[in-house]
Amino acid sequence: MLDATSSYNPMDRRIPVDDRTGQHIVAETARRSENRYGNRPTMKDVAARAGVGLKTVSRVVNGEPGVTPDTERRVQEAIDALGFRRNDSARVLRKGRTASIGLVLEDLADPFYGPLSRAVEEVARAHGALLINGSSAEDPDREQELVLALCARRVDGLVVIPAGDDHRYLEPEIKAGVATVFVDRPAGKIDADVVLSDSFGGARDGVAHLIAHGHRRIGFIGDMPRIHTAAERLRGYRAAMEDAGIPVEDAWMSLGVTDPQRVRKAAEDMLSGPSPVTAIFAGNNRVTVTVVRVIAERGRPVALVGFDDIELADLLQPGVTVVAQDAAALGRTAAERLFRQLDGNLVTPERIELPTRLITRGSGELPPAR
Amino acid sequence: MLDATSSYNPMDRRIPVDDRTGQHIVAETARRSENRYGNRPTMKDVAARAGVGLKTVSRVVNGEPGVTPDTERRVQEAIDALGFRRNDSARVLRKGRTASIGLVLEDLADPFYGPLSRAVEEVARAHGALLINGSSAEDPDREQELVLALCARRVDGLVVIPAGDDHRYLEPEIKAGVATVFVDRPAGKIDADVVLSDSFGGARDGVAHLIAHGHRRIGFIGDMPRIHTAAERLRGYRAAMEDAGIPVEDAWMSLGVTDPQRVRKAAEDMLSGPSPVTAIFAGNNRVTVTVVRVIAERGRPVALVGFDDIELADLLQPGVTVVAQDAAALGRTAAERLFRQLDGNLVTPERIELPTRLITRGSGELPPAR
DNA sequence: CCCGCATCTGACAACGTTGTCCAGGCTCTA
DNA sequence: TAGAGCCTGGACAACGTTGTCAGATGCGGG
Repeated sequence: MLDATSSYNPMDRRIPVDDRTGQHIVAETARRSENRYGNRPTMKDVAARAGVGLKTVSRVVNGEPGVTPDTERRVQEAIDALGFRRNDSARVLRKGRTASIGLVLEDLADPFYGPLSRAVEEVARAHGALLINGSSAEDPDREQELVLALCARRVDGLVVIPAGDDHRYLEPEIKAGVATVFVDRPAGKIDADVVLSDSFGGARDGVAHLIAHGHRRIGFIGDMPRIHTAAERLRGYRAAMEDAGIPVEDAWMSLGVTDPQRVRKAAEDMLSGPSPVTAIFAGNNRVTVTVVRVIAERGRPVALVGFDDIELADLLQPGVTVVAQDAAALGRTAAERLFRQLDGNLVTPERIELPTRLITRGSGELPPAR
Repeated sequence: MLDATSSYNPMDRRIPVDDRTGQHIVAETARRSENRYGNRPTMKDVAARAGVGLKTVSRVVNGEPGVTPDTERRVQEAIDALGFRRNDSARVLRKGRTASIGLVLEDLADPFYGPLSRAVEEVARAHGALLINGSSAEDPDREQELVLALCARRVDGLVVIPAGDDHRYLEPEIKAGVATVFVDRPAGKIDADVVLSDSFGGARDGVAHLIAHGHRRIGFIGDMPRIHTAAERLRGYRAAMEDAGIPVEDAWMSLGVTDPQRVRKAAEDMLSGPSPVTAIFAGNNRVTVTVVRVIAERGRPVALVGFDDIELADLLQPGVTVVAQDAAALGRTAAERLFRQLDGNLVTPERIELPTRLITRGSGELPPAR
C-alpha cells in the first residue's frame, strides 16, 4: 500500500485526547471530523421524529408488511424531512451478505479489460450487486493485497484475472464461502472455476493461416511465458510450425517483451537479421499495435497476425488480420458462473474455454516478400 | 434495477419457516445458506483459541501497542490456524469511514473512461481506499440509482460523470459529508466541484484549424446538446465559424447522433448534398471512428478533425488530426480534489478546466476538395 | 360484556468490531 | 517493604441495522 500523502486515513483515525485529563478535545474541528458519516440521521432519529418505534421505521424502509398506511405516511414524511438513507454497512453486518462482488484485473485502462469489466458489472447489476474494481498492474503481491482487501470487505464473490501463479492464499476464503471465478488465465495451485479464451488454438490457427499463405520464416513476439495466455500462445505458435514441419529458430521468438521500446527492437531485429522473418505473429493487442507501427515505418510489407482485436484495425492499410477473443463474453460467462455458485448450485470447479475467431483483413494474407 | 434471474438476492434473504410450527427449517442446505459469511471465524473465536480477551485480539490485528510479544505470538498463531480475516463491514460501522469511494461513469467499456477510472483508482489506492465503479449508460435514472446505492454503502466520496442534468438529489448527501466531485460535465442545479476539459476552446481551435487550411463548408456531428460537452463543442464550432465570418447552414450540423448507423447517414448526407461540406469536425471518439470509415469508403479525401484521441490514429492514411483531452489527468485531478475535500481542506466549490491539445496528423490539413 | 383472534407495534438482542476504562500485576524507588 | 506508577489485558458499551417475540389495540361474535 502506498503511503497516503494526506491526513485522510480512514482505517486509522485517532481522536485527539488531552494528555492530562484524558478528556477528548472537542474543539469545533475535532468534533466535526469525529462525526461519523457526517452526522447522518439514523432510523432511531426517524423513529423519534415520526413518534414510532425503531422497528416500524425498518419495516417501512424495507417495504415489509404490517404497517398501517397512516403510520407509513408519518414515517415516510420523517424520512424525507431528515434526508435519511439506510446505512447498508450496518445492514450488511446484520444480514451477512454485502451484495457486492470484486473484480481484480490487470489494468482497467487496457482496452481489453474495459468491456470485460463492463460485462461483469451488468451481470452483477442484474443480481442486485455492486462491483468493486481493482487493478493488479500485473504484480502478484498487489493482486493478493487487493483480493484480501476485498475479502475483508466480505464481497460475496470474486472474479480474478490472475497476475500471480499461486493462489493458495485464497483457499481459506473459498472454504469460507467466497464464490470465486478466475478469468483469462487459470488459477495457480488451487482448484477453481476458470473461464478462458482458447489461446492455444487461436494462436495455432493464426500461425497456420500465415503458413497457408506461403510463409515459413515467422516471428513470434509475446509476453512473459509465466503468464499463462502468453505461454499458451507460444505453444500454439510452436504447434503450428511443427505441424507444417518448419523448424523454429530462436531468433524468431521474442518472449517477455511488452513495453513498446522493446517490442520495437525485437521486431526490427527479426526483420533485419541474416535470415529475416517474412511474417510476425503478435502475442497481444499492445504488441500488435507496436508491430504495426514498425512495419509501417519500414515501407516494405510484412505479413502480420495479431492476437486480440484492435479498434480501427480494418481501416489500416492493409487491414490487420487478428485472432479475436470476446472480452465481454469472458466477463459475462465468468460472472454468470459466479452467481451460479452463489445460488448454491455448486458443481465441481470447471474450466470453460471460449473459442477465438480469425478475422482476415489483409495483413495476414500478404505473401512472403521475396 | 433489473430482475434477478436467480435466487441470489442478497438484500432480501428470507429464511424458510415451517408454516405450522413457525420453527426454522434447518435442513442441511438451508443451514449452509444461513451461515453468515459462510461461518467465518471472528475475533471472539480467535480470542477463545488463544486464551486471551477479545480486545487483545483487536490490538494484535491492528498493530496497536500494549501487547507482550508472547501474547502476540499466541494470538497470531490462532489467527493463522483459523484463517481469520477481519470483517471490515463491522469495522466500518464502528469507525464511520468506509475507505472506499464511488465512481459513476457512462460506460467502462468506452476507451475514454478506462484510463480515467484507472487514474482515479491509483489516487484512491494512494489514500488507502478502494474504488466502486458503476456505469450509468447515459441514463439519468440509472445514474441516480447508482449514486444513491453508493451513498447507502457510505462511500467516503463520489466522483461522478453526470448523465442527468439535475443533481439536487445529492444535496442531502453532500450536506451529510459525502465528498463529491463531478468530472467531464458540470453538475446540474447544485454547486459542486467540477473538473472539465476545455471542450469549447478545443472545438473552436479544431474548427479554426480547418478554416486556416482553407475550408469554409465544415460539418459538425456531435452528441445530444443536453450533454454539456456536446453543447460546448457545438458552441466552439459556431464560435470559430463566426470568428471567420462564415454563416453556418443547418444542413452542416447533425446533433444527438451517436450510434454508428446514424452517424454514417449524417456524414453521407453532409458529403453529398447540393453544397457538400469539404471538412467534418467530429464531436467525440465514437463519431470520429465512424466518420473515418465513411471517408475511407468514399475514396475522395475529406478533411477531418475529431475530438478525443483514438488509438492508431497516427497509422491511418492520412493520420487523423484530433483535439486530444487527457482522460487520466481528468480522473487524477478529480480524485485528488476529492481527497482534499476529505482531508477537510474544504474550500468553496471550484471549476477546474484542463486544456486540450491539437494533434495534427494529416487529416485536418487536407485542402478542400475542389 | 367479555373472549378470541388478527393486526399492528415496539423492546430487545444480535451482527463483529473498536473506544473507554478499570483491574491486577509488575517494576522501580525511597 | 510499601507505595507509586507503568504495563498488560479484558469487560463493556456502542456503531445502525434486522430478526424475534411479546404486548397492545381493535374488531367481531358469543
